[in-house]
Amino acid sequence: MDWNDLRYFLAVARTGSTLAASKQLKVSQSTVSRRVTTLEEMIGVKLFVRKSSGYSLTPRGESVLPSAETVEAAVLSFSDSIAAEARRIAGTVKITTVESAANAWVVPALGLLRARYPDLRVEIMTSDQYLDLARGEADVAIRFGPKPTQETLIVRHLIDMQESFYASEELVSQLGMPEDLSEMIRYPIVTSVNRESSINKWLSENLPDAEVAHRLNSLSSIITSVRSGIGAAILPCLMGDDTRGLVRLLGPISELTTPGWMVTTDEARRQPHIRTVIDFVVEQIQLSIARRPPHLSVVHAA
Amino acid sequence: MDWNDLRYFLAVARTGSTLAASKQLKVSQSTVSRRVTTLEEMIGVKLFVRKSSGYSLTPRGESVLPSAETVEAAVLSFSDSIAAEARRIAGTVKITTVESAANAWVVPALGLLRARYPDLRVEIMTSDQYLDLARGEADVAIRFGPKPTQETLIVRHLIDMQESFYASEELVSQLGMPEDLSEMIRYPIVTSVNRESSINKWLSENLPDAEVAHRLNSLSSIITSVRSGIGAAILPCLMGDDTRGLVRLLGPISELTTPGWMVTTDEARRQPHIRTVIDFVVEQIQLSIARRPPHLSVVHAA
DNA sequence: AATATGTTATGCAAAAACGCATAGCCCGGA
DNA sequence: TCCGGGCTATGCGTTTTTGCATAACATATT
Repeated sequence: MDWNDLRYFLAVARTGSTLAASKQLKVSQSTVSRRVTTLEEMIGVKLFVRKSSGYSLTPRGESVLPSAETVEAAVLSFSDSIAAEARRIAGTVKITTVESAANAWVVPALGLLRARYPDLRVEIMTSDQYLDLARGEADVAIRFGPKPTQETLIVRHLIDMQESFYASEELVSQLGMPEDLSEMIRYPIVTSVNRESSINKWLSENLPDAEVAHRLNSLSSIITSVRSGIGAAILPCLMGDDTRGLVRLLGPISELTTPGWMVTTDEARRQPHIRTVIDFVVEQIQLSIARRPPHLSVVHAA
Repeated sequence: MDWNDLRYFLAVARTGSTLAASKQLKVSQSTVSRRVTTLEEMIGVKLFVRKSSGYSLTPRGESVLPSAETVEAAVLSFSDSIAAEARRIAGTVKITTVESAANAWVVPALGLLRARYPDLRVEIMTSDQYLDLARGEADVAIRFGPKPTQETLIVRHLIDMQESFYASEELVSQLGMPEDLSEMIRYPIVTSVNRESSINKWLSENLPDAEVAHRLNSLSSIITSVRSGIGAAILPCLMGDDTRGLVRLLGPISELTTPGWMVTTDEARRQPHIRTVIDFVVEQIQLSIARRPPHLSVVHAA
C-alpha cells in the first residue's frame, strides 16, 4: 500500500471532489482520480461513491477516515519536530568574503536558509581586505589564495576559483571566437587599476601587446563594461558564467586558478548557529557546482 | 514531502544499510539510496552519515526516528482497521452456476476473496439445472438465457456470454484458418449429445453438411477432445479464450450470444456476507473483461 | 431551453521513478 | 598483501506516473 495515497483520500473526503482535491494538493485532477482508485484496489474497499456531482464517502470510507487522519496528524507532528529543531538554531552570523563569492554563493543561498531556519540572521561583509576572525570582526570567511596557516583558524577547502576571458556575445560575433591566447590581441581588454594584482601581472607576462582599453576599480564595473561590449576581461568563472550576455572565450587560465577556503575559528565553530550556516553554505556550494552545465565544467586550460 | 519516504527512512535506520533495507522493502538498493537522499533534501536535515560500511543515524536522525515510527504505527493501524472490518464479514455463501462461468470467473476470484475476507466460505455448485434460490438451495446464481422474471428474484445483468468455433493450433495449421462460415465444413465437429441444445440447433441450420465426428456429454470432455486435435467445437469464449492451445476460428456467433445474470433473493442480499460476495464477484468479472486482450475483445460476428 | 459551471474518466505524450549493471570504497580474513 | 564480501553512488535504458486535453454527464442559471 502506498502511504501517499492516504493524502489523496483525505483531500477528496474533505473537498468532496477530485477536482477540488487536486487544486488543494496542487496536482492534476486525473492523478487524484487515479490514486484514489488505486488505493481502493489495494485495500479492496470502495471508499467513495462516484457521482458526476462529486465523490462522497461510503460507510466503509467513513469508518476508515479517522484512521487516515491519525496518520496525517503523525506526519504533521514529524514535520513539526523538524521545524521545532530548526527554530532552536537562532542568532546572527557574520560572513566575510569577496564580492564574486558572495554574489555567486552566499546571497543565493540566503532565501532557502531563511526558510529553513527562520530565526537565523546572516550579515555579509564583502571586502577585499581580510577581516580578522580572531578579533571577532566576522564569524566565517570565504577566502581565496594560499591555504591560511594560522593555527587558530579552522580551514576547509571548498573549490578552486578559476578565471577566464569573457566578452559580450555581440563583441564575439564581431571579432570572432579566439582559438588560442594569441588571438586575444584582437580584443580590447578591460582590467583592474591595481597593477600588482595577479591578473594584471599575468596579462603583462602572457599578453604584453594587448590593448588595455580601460582600467576600473571594482569587479562589478568591469563586468558592466564587458557586458556593454567595450572589451574582454579576465573574470572569475563564478561570475562570468552566471552573467547573462557574457561568453567564455577560452578555457580557465590555469596559472590564475586559486583555491578557495572556508575559514572559521574553533570558538565560532562550536556555536551551533554558526556551524549550521557553515554547513549549509558549503552544501549549497557543492550543489551549485554539481548542477553547473557541462560546457562550463571545470577544465584546466591547455 | 513524500510520505512514502518515511518507510525508506525507517527501513534504513533499522537495517543500517540501504542494501539491507532494499531487500526488506523489496525494491532496488539504488531506489532506497535515492529516496533517502530526497527525503533529506526535502526536510533539509541530514538523517544519516554515509560510510562505505553502511548508513548510521545522525543525532538529528535519531531525534526524528520516534516521530517516523509514530507515522508507521498509524498506517499499520489504518490497515488493521480495514482488516478488522473485513473479518466482520463471515459466513458461508452458496453459489450456483454453469461450469464455464464457474471456472472462468468464480474460481479464479476465490484466492483474492479469501485473502481479503478470511472468514468467508464459498461453496460452488456447478449444475445445468437451475437450483431453487427461493428454497435456499443456493444464495446466489449466475445464469444464462432470457432475463429471469420471478418477482422474488433480484437480477443484475453481467455480460453476454458469446460462443465461437475453436480448434487446436495444430489442427488449424493443417486445415487452414477459415475465412468464413462456409469454410468450416473442412473441420470435423465435436459437439454435445443433446440434440435440442441451441448450439446443435444452430449447427443443423447453419452448417447442415458438417461432419460431426463425436458427440460428448460434458463441456470439459468436449474441450479435451478439441485440444487433442480431433476437431472443432462451438465453445463459450469464456472457456475457449482461456484454454491454452485453442484458437478462435471465427468471430463470436451472434445468434448464440446469451445474456448472463447475477441472480439472488432479496432476503439473501440483505445479509452482509452474501452481498459482499456478490459485489466482489461482479467486480472481478468486470475486471477480467477489462483486461481481456484486444484481439479477443467482444465483437459480434459479421 | 439553451448555457455555463462543475464534475468524472481516459488517450496520449512528457516527465519522473525505477531497476540493472557497474565502478569504487572500506574492512576483515586468508 | 591480496582477495572477498558488503556497502554506496550513478549512468543508462525501461517502466511507471503524471499532466494535459478532451469527451461525456449532471446541475444550476439565465
